[in-house]
Amino acid sequence: MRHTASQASADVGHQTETHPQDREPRQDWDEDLVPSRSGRTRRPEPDCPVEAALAAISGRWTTLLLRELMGGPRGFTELRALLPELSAKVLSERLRSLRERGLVTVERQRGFPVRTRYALTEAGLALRPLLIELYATGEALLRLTATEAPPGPPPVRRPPAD
Amino acid sequence: MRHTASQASADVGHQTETHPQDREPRQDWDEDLVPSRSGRTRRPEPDCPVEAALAAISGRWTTLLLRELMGGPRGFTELRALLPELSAKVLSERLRSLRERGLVTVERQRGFPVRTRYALTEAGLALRPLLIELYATGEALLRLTATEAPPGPPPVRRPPAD
DNA sequence: CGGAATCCTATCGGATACTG
DNA sequence: CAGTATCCGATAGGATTCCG
Repeated sequence: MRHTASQASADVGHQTETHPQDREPRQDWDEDLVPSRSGRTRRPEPDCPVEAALAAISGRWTTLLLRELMGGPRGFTELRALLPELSAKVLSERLRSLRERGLVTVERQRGFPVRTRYALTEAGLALRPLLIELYATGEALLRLTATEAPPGPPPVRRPPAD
Repeated sequence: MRHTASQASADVGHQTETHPQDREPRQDWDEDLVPSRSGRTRRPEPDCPVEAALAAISGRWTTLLLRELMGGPRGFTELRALLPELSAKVLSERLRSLRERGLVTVERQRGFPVRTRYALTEAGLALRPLLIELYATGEALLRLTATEAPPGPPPVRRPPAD
């Protein structure tokens, strides 16, 4: 990373000077944030990498399901046991969606009883760093936005004036 | 990271032996994936860090909006110009949601015409690594799942037998 | 300029029941 | 065991209109 927190609004709360003419002429795309052309879009296009990643983890339960699959192949009922409040319908939908996206494969052992194993593909495993980053970012958010407290100074207790 | 791709199902396609009793007794939680207790949940709870991060970027247009705000404070109409297909209603909703989550602040210059500037807070800036990871992961996905081609061997062109 | 209010439709996801 | 089928309430989000 190159220019990490350049125009960071760390001093939010009241403006410092607010010169109305300090706007720079929009030099270029942020190479950190948007390294390739496919990300320089003005709307949610499916070929934008960010949208592709979002689509992969979209839907309730999906990240939890992926977390379980990261531990190795799992059967249908096994997944139901690991996520007891996830209904069979939604689990089925999620697994099919992940299959259609090439993130999960399934192999069925015929015989009795029918045994199925869902496993992540290489593409599915590629989601691991994203899950880790989601976790890390989420922890940072929970810390930074705990009780709305602004970072640094001790949290002035605002009176319940509602 | 410690045991990166241990039980990775890279050889999917046909089972190797499939002993029905090879299930390990579920040793522990993956410390890479779920480092703290708040992530060891069996359902989408809002205090799970992953859910917190997902909530922050949830909703159509949100990541694009965050991308624009990463470039510095922006006004309402300015954002509309940057994302022309985003309706005023949804933009307003997104900005309010981000404000309520403590990710964005707004300052209004009263006078004429009314000027408003939306800026990321420190918590909002904390989303930057996540956006970058979303981009990187998305690029990996688009590469790995391009035309469903399995990685490694050259893509045998399947005849159009439909 | 910077929004809020309304309306309307499509999709999501939970509950339940049924099948191979 | 491993799903699918059906119903149904709740949002999401786009279009349009109105307001300070």
